[in-house]
Amino acid sequence: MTPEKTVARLSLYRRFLKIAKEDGVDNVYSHQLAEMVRSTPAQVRRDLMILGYNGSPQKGYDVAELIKHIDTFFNTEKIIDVILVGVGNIGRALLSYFRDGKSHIKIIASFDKDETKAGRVINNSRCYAMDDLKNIVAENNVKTAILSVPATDAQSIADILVENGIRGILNFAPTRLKVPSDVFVEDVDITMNMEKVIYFSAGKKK
Amino acid sequence: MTPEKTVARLSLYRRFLKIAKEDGVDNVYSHQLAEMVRSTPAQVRRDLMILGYNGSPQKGYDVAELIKHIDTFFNTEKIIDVILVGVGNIGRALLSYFRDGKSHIKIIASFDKDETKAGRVINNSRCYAMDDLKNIVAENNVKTAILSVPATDAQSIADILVENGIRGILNFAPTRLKVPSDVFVEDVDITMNMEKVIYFSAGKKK
DNA sequence: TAGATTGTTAATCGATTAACAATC
DNA sequence: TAGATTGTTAATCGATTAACAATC
Repeated sequence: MTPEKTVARLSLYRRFLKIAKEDGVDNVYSHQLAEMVRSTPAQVRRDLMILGYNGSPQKGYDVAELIKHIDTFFNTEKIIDVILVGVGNIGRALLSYFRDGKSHIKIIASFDKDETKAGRVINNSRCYAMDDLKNIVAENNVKTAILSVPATDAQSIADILVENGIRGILNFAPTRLKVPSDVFVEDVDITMNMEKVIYFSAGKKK
Repeated sequence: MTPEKTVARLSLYRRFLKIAKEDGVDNVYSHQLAEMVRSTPAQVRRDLMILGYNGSPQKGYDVAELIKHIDTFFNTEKIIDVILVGVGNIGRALLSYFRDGKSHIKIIASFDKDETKAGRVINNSRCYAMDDLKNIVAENNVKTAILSVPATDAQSIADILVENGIRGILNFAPTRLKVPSDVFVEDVDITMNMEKVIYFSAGKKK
C-alpha cells in the first residue's frame, strides 16, 4: 500500500507538471519537483519509482509521460462522484471550488439537515434533505463524502455516512471522528492550521 | 524550537480539554489525549513535558492546569490580529468561521483586488482596496495573513504581504509560495486532501 | 568526453516502541 | 497494598542522507 505522504506528494507533482506542460516544458528534474513539495530529490525519485516510471540520466523525467503515469495512479480518467453534507459557509465555498470542473471530482449532491434548504439549488448543486441520502448514495454508488457541518453534528452524521456505505470522509468539522478502521478520514483543521501560523509568525520582526 | 507537529498536537489537546472541562471532567490520561490526535500515550507525554507540566501517577493530568499551560504556550490571552486577502467564496467562509469570536484570532480587515468590493462590509468585515494594505498592516502591527486568492494571483500577493512585514501566511491557494526562509507558510490544499480521500476510499466495498 | 542526471546501496539520524523503576 | 498511571532509559524501527556506479 502506498504511504499517505507519497500519495499526497504525487497529487502535488501532478499539479506542477500540468502547469509545466502548459508552459511548454518537456522535461523536469527531481530537484525541481522536490522544490514544489518541500522535499528532496531523493524522496521525489523514490516516489516516482513507485509508479514504475523512471527518469533518464541528464534528461530527467518526461513531463507528458509522467503525467500519464500519475493520472493512471489516481485513475483520473474516471469521474469520481462525491457528496457534500452541510451547506453552510464552508460547504458553499467547497461547492463553488469543485464546480469549475477542472478536476475529475464531482459533487453530485449536497445535503443539509435544514429542511428549508432541501430542494433548492445552492451554488449550482441541488440540496437534498438528509432522508434522501441513503438512496442517492446507493443509486450512484458514492464512496466519498465531504463533511462540512458544525462540530456538534459531525459524529452523528459521520455515523449515517458510514452506515450508508461511505468509505472516505473529508472532514472540516473540528472533531475527531470515530469510524471503523476501514473508513478513511482526512481532517482539514483550519483553526489548528491558523494556530500554527500564529505560533511560528508572532513576535517575528521584519 | 518546538517542532511543528508538536505545536499542531498541542492545539488539538487544548480543544479536547476545553470540551472535557465543560463536561465536568477534572483529569485526563495520556491515552485519552492520544486518541484525539491519532498518536500514542508516550508521544502525548513527551509533548506535554515540553510545556513543563507533568501529570501525576494514577491521576493523570489536571484538566484546568493543563489548559492553563497550553494557553500560556499559545499566548491565548492576547488577541491576535490577522488580515485576509481574497474575499471570494473561501475567503467569505473564513470570515464567517473566525467571526464567532470563540478564539483569540481576529480578522481585523479583508482585502480584495476587485475595487468594487472595497469599502463594503462583507461578512461583518470591512473590505479594503489592496492599496490600503500597507497602512493597515503597519498601524495594527499585523504579522499574520490568510491568503485566499486564486492560484494565479497568490505569489504576487504573497510578495506584497512579505514586503509589508507579514511573517506568517495561511495559504489556501494551490501554489507553492516562494517566501524568505523566516516567513512561515502553512498550506491548506483542499484538492490534494480530496485526492487522498478518494485514493484511500475508492474501490472499497461496504 | 565531461557533466549532470539517474537508480542503488550503505550510513546516519531521528522518532517511535518497549521495558522499567517511581509514584499516588 | 495493589493497580494504573507517570517519567526515564535503552532498543528498535523507519526514514532520510550521503556516497557511488551507471547512463545519456
